[in-house]
Amino acid sequence: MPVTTGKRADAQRNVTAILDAAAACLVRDPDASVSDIAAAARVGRVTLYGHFASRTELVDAVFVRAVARAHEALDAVDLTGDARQALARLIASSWQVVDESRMLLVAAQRTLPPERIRELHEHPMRRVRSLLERGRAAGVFRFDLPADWLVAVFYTVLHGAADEIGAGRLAPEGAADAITATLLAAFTPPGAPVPG
Amino acid sequence: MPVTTGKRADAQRNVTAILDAAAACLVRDPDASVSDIAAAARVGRVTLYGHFASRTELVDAVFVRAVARAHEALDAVDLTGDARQALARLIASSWQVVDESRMLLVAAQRTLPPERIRELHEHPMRRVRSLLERGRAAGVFRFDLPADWLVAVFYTVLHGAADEIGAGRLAPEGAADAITATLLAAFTPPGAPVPG
DNA sequence: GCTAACTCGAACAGAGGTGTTCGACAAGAG
DNA sequence: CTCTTGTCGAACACCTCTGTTCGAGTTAGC
Repeated sequence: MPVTTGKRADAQRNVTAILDAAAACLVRDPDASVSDIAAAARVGRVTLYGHFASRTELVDAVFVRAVARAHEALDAVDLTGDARQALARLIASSWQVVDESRMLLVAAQRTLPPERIRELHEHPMRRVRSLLERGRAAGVFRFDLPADWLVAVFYTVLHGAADEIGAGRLAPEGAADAITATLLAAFTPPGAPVPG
Repeated sequence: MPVTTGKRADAQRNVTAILDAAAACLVRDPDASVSDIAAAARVGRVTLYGHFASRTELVDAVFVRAVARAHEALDAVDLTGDARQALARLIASSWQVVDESRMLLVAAQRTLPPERIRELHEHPMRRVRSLLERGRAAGVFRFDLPADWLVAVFYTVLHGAADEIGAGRLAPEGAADAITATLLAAFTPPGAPVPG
């Protein structure tokens, strides 16, 4: 985690160039080497090591930035009102984020320890969790399964959709609708009709 | 793909020992080296290369064997009668298989080309697909989403459950029930009540 | 324009992996 | 019992990647 403040202007520019290049490379190949990343950033390998002590630290920084950006984008989503509609809105904004950064997650999983991955996923998960609990209180989401599990289902289905799109078996246009229909049904309390 | 027939007895024994050891090692570490696997199999590295031309070929063989065994185990499941109950039975038998071999899948994904992974997943997928279509015809499963997508949801949720168990957030005892409740709801046609 | 911060290429050391060759040795098949 | 098949350890060549060092050159800041 390089300190961008107090550094010279070109140094700061290089840091962001490296982060951009790393993100691009890691998406293409989760095992991209430091040489590849430095070359893509049009920067010497030595310069890269001047800003990031190790490859692991670089991957961590890329992942942290991606999570922060996703958090920022998702904060704009209105989660008030009917919980089911709010869930639909959250999905519509989330799935593209997941689709874009899923290869980055793969790269992170290969280099960062599992606790770190989980640690960085905590904040985004809280958003889903609180929405889930609000919907439960309103009687539109099920109570018979653990909240942890339902949150996991949310993310699992989103990632699964991204994989299906990547494999060409799901059209990106229809993805949001399919995910929404699936998750709304999965969250519906037993006995209640599935919304359609 | 070493030919086990026509080989000497000890050679055949070694091949299975290598496959067993490889499976065990790859589950522990998806990047396990050939040296590790050979040592675990109590076999010289040269002997291993005598049976498998490359590490990739070995991983492929391990994966093929795991898939075949899973196929065999799942063939014992009765998929006749009510489609929802059949789905429940299939889940009960499937999730443990998935849980055991998910690390193997990770290892395969790191070394085998994506087409190969997909190719080997085709047969198991057919089973789910035909059950899905039977349930659709009977009116108990939804028609408003692509069959491909629903099959993908099936596998995604199973793998997600395995991950949750691995992370200690889901009790293995309750897993089958949670998966079944989730998937039955996800497969329920819009307007129909969620079974419980 | 002077200085400190930064960059760069080349080269280094070290680790760890793959796949091969060699020669001596053991074990199954007939 | 013989002979083919298989096994074994050690060593080899080769590769790729990481992280570091050096000295010379460049750029921003004031």
